[in-house]
Amino acid sequence: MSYDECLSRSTEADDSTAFGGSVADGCGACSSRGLCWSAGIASDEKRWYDNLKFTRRRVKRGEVLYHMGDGFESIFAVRSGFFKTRVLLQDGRDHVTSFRMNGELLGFDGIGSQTYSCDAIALEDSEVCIIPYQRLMQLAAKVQSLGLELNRMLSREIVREQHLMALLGTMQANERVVTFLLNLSTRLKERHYSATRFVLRMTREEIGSYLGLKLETVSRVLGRLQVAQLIKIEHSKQVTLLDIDKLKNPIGREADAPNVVALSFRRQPIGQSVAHT
Amino acid sequence: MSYDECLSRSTEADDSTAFGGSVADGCGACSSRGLCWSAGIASDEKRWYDNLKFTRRRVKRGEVLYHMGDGFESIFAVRSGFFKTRVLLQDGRDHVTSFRMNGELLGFDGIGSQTYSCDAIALEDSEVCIIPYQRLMQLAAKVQSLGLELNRMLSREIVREQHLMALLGTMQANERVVTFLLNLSTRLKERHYSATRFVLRMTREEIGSYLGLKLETVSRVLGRLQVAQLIKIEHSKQVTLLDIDKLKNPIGREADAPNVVALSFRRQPIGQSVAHT
DNA sequence: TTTGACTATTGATCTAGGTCAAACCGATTC
DNA sequence: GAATCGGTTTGACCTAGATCAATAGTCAAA
Repeated sequence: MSYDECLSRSTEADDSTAFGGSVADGCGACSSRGLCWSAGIASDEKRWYDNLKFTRRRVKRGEVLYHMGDGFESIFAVRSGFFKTRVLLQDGRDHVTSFRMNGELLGFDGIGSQTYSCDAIALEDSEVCIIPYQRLMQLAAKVQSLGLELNRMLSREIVREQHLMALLGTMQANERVVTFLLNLSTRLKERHYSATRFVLRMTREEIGSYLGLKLETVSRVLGRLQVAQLIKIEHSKQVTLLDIDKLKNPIGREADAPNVVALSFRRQPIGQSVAHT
Repeated sequence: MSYDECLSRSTEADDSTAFGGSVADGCGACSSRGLCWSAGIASDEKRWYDNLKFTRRRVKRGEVLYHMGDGFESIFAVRSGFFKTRVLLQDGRDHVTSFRMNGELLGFDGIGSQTYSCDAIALEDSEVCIIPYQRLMQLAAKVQSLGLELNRMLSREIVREQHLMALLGTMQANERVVTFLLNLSTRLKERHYSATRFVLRMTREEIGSYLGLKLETVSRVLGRLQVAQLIKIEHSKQVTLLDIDKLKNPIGREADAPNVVALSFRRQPIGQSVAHT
């Protein structure tokens, strides 16, 4: 089997067409080029990658890409749009474990048990590339650097989750929200979007679930950050980071942040007594 | 290069001897056999694995196996003993991310960035097998199922962390501690130790860090579980699970746990007024 | 332009778990 | 056997964030 045959659709009646997939250009022409993984692949082996064509799938806002418990067959690369993943606990509670934007991958959780362990849900109309795992591994058997790169990506996901665990285990509400905003900012910058002005695709409740906070708390923290002139929020969703450097300072731990005065809960918010009296 | 040469020590002056390593029997004779990963490897390929010999390293209680920032060269399999891993935040706070016992692996966090992203520390005198990553991957290039198994293990680690995030994000103190105890119990059972009676190798503070609680809270929860006759604790460290089934019920959410009455904080602990008056 | 369904904000109050401090306990050392 | 030490328990108190409830944007459909 040639490289092309390994992953491109032409090989056979594709098992993913059941999803209503479609193929257009290959990875070489993809706007997420360099984000997915090609960056980590040895340059002399890139040729094979550039010619790959993945089946695609459109996922409407609110639609589920895969469910916990579904049989694992593929990992997915977000081409456009925005996803969340969430794990469900026995008793119905759930917890958002990640937000994914273009060039990021979904479905690693299914490899271990051959069954997805969480839900992946589109937060806006989105499109993914479907990467059949079995064929990916066939190809990896031939292209050494592909296997290595896959390991690296899995490992990075482990590290990402470690940091998130540390956030959930040790940080205050302020710090969590700020960390979240800065993380979004960095990832958007990597994608050549603005690092300071962006739209929150998720609700306050989803942010809260991700950060281990209630939606009201998220709302209040955002409010305080706004009062402190660190961010601006318009129409609830449109965020502007007004001072990234100050945001990066340790926050919510008063002693360390002399320049951020208005961040703690108070009966008397700063500047309030001045207004209309 | 033969299978044997790929990973066994005989190949050359071993780069791991710097650690003061030593080799005895191969995996085929290891007491953790079947736990590490051989279980997942296709049976017709097991031969190669059985004959592998890894360099070993002894790690004394309190000693560091690897540090965050150290260059990544190997993953490690715990042969005996007990480890914790922890991530450090910029400001000095830390968070315990896992406890590892025999047959479990350490070091996956280093693959992605070629640098370990956390510390691994022995909680008692321990011994690990050193598995040089580069040679592991050379071998994986020949033995298909080895690469697949490595992916599965990485994926399972991702899922493990997802559950832990959900715990940190959604559960009450009671539930966290109980989940922790039950998790230890299951893993010990898999190793043919008692599922109901075991020694806590870590301090209350380490448990707390792992669960996102303070040590005092851990202590109090354990106390309440004891009052409720669900566990017994001797000498702080020796735990007996008295009723695993009741422990598995949803706890700390009063409405759901009618049979567990004494679990909430009270000024008047149940049964107290009866005693010596 | 109104209606309705979400989603977000804001205030008042409550509480789980944090904080601080004082014993306590077991192991080790002198 | 007194003293030290690291870890643990326990009590009293406090607060960050949860909870509850009312209000107000926002957006799409009618």
